[in-house]
Amino acid sequence: MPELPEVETMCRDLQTRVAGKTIAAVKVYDARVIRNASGQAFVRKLKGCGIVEVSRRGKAALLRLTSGWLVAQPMMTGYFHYHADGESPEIVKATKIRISLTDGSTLLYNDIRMFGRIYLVKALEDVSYLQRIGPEPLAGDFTPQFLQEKTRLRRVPIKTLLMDYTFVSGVGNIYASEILYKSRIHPLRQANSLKAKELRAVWQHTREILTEAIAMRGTSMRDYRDASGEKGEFLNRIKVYGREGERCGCGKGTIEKIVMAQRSTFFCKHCQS
DNA sequence: ATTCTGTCCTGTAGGC
DNA sequence: TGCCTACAGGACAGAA
Repeated sequence: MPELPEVETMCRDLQTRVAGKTIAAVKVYDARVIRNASGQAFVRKLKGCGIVEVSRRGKAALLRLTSGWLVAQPMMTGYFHYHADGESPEIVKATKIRISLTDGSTLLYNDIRMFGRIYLVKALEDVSYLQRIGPEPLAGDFTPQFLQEKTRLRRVPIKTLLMDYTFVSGVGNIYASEILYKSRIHPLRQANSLKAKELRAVWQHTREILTEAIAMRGTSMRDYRDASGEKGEFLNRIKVYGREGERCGCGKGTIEKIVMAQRSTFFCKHCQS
């Protein structure tokens, strides 16, 4: 699923393409993705709403409406695809919601695995994910000091902690491996064993990698495509994720795969300790 | 409080 | 070709 850079890419595209537009009609193909309303209520409430602004928090897209908010957590395979007026949007099996805008354009919410969640709320606090979420890694409150304080009592592996959105938001399975590779830290290291210098490296490379990935419009491993159906280009910069058995860039080690908390994890034993 | 495990779904790739 | 298993960008509930 999209991690922070992919959700950011989606939100920026939506901001450009649908902010300021008005919803003419809504069709729900599978109401299971709508978490706090029935399909009928969702359609009724959304129809006639204006989309004021699109922003992001963690891995959630926030659509500010003229009345309330539409919050979308794409999870593993969810995504909003945009089709301009005149392009005929292809309704596929993965299409769960179609939003028609008054200018003739269309927004499709596609989600193969249906882990994604769509909420229609009065206030953002009504979404539990947004109540529990930790700091934005690219914002000012995510600092080396923050990492030092928050890891002090945490014995979980640093990779598990990086992926915990209540600790820091937006880092998922691909970027966690990449961040630790670049930081030269073994993913199994207990968080509270990291020295200040190591935490500073984690801080720096979290920001660098996410920033670069946003600039490249994300990473396309399998399903992921942006709002226009294009792949993200950060895959070309991926050093370890999915590269089990390949020679590491250092020339000495081979990239290994282990499973941590049921998630594949990639690293180079020679580079990371 | 923190940590760990299983679960929610569907599609696809790879082995035999 | 077809069947079977493993695995996939996440978050949560419930248990230890």
